[in-house]
Amino acid sequence: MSEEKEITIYDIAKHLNISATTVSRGLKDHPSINIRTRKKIAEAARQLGYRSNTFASSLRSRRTQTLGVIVPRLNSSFMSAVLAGMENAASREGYNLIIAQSLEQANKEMENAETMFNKRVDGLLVSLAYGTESIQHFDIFFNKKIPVIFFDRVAAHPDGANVVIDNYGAAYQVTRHLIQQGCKRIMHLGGNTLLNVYADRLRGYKQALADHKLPFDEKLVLNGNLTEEWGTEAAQYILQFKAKERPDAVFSANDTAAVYCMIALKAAGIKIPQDIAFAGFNNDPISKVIEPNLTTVNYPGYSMGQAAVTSLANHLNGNTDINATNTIVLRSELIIRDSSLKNK
Amino acid sequence: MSEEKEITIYDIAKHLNISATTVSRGLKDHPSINIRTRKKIAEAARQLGYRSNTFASSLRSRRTQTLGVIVPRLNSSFMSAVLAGMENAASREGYNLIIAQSLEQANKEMENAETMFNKRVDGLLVSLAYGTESIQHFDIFFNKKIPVIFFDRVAAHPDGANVVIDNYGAAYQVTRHLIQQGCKRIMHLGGNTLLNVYADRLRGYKQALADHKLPFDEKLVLNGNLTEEWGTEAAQYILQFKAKERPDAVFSANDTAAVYCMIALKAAGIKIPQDIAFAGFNNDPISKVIEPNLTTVNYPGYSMGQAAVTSLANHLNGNTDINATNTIVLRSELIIRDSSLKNK
DNA sequence: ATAAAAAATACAATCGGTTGTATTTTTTAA
DNA sequence: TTAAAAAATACAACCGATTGTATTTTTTAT
Repeated sequence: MSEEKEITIYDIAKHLNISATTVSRGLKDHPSINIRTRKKIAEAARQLGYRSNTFASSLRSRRTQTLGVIVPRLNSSFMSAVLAGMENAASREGYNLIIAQSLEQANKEMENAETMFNKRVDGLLVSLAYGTESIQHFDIFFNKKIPVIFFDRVAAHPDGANVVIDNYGAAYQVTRHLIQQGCKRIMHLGGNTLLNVYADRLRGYKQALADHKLPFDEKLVLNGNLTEEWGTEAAQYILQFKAKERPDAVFSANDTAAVYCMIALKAAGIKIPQDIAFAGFNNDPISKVIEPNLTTVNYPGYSMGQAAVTSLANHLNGNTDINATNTIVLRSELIIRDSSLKNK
Repeated sequence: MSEEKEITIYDIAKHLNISATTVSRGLKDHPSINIRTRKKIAEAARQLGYRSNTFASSLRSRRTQTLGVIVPRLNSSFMSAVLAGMENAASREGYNLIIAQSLEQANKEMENAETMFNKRVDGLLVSLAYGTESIQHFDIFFNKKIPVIFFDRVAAHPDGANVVIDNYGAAYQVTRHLIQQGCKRIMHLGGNTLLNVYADRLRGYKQALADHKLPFDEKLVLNGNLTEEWGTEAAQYILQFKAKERPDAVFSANDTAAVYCMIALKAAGIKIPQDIAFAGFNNDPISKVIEPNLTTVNYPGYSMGQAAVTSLANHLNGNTDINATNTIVLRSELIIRDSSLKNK
């Protein structure tokens, strides 16, 4: 239809024979503009095909209605659920999302942070990269009082809020469940313990053992990157044990490693759960497909994304002080499936 | 470290006793600025902690270095691969991504398009929603010569480019493969045929049947939303056939439906592939976990994302005319696994 | 009817770069 | 040595909305 020249508030002003100021305020429903005038302005704007110029607006008002998101990787079932939840909440709150991935590299994460900073995002949502050891690169945000929320993979910072699940508690529950099934030598497949998520899961595992008077054996903990290949390798590690010493259960810090470990063990003739019981973490779609179905922890990615954005938006709107709610812990739950049910 | 007042080009200008114009041009390596001056400017900028103000820049130059992405849903394995590829290419080309989901609703898609338009994205990447019947809401972009690229779920438009795979050809190959395995009554689980992807897959299926002198039977085509639940229901449909008429193969338009259909059939005592052979589409992670492993078509989501963004960026940089390359077809490949190997 | 208070509107500076054109400086050629 | 051409830099308007303050209009009270 129409095109050519862009309509500005000045065009509306001229059209109605009023000032640009009034138009500007009228369009935002400013109370000091007569309600009839506001109506006329809105009508004229519609007629003329006006659309607001975000830059001009942001340039002056210093707000962009944009949130930055930095994640290690976009392509995981968990992360895409998080993003879906974030997008949902952001759109409800009138924000847009700018998304970047660090690919697990600290320097990429720093670059991303800088870009987001220059784009003047109103707030930042971060799940930290594998390789990130310091979070100094977010100081530019803290210094400018731009709120930063860490989720999933978090770091402690006096000015940043965290959105997490109770990794410790969940891991404790999983381990206790395995113990209750009669398992005595429970192996743990873990991730990089520099990251809170994996450190906490390991802690929960250890504590559950201790509370049930089971010894902690270093040989029963294997840390790695939790990929398909690594899960397969972990199976080889398990098969090396002498019959007597072989673990009778595996608690993996994610479902991918658990599933590929199971596949390899099954191929080697191990019966699951009879010989070795299994439990994973995340409730990834593959956990419902593997046979036997994998016991796991439901990690509410969608809710986490929503919670993180909602909390950020509340803060930006001045509804809540971000320091008041420093940490949000979401409920996760143990999902028991056949892979861990020895007595059935 | 530093904070307080923002450094502008005027500060740099004053600092070096030159004009703001020179600073502006110098920062962009404009050829008409002496190279020594450029060095001095860059150095001063660094020292003073200057960061460019995107709005001021965009306001004048009318470019945002931002691309809009509208997808039906973020949380699918395929889409997250696409996004990862897009982000990768975008970051390489110096663009940011603004992402929104239509949740398969046409009106949400329209809203998103409008927001993107107001945010003045330099280009738009779209995979259409289920419910979208007209693509008029993108006319605002076409009118302003803002390039739009459709991917995966596309629509024909004289000014819009498409990035797709050869759905027809892939479906043809899958069907032919099943026929070559000796299957005679091949069922097709399909999606909404208003969408190119599903329409083309159905066409490929039909043509392969025709080319091999197999009759087309309407009762052997079931269209639905291809979810887990629907896949389970499809199994019930299949079980209703009389023994003689029961399909001996299933070609599903996605892996999710295929896998959940398989699970239900296996529970009912059907042997796969002996009784019924299976093939899916997408190469979803679950296809490698189900037993037997699912024959499928590898859908290169990551490459698709990269290709779409790269093509858009090239166009924006004036390297290529978008009308010159109207359609990009990516290579997909048939992955044969045990679920379809009857003779083994 | 008139002064004071409240409501509505307008003025004008501002945000921070960008860009067409003009001016100054340097280089080249005669 | 000087005029012409090329290179480098500066001027100043501009992009389009926002906002503190001033002005005008309307309402209220006396």
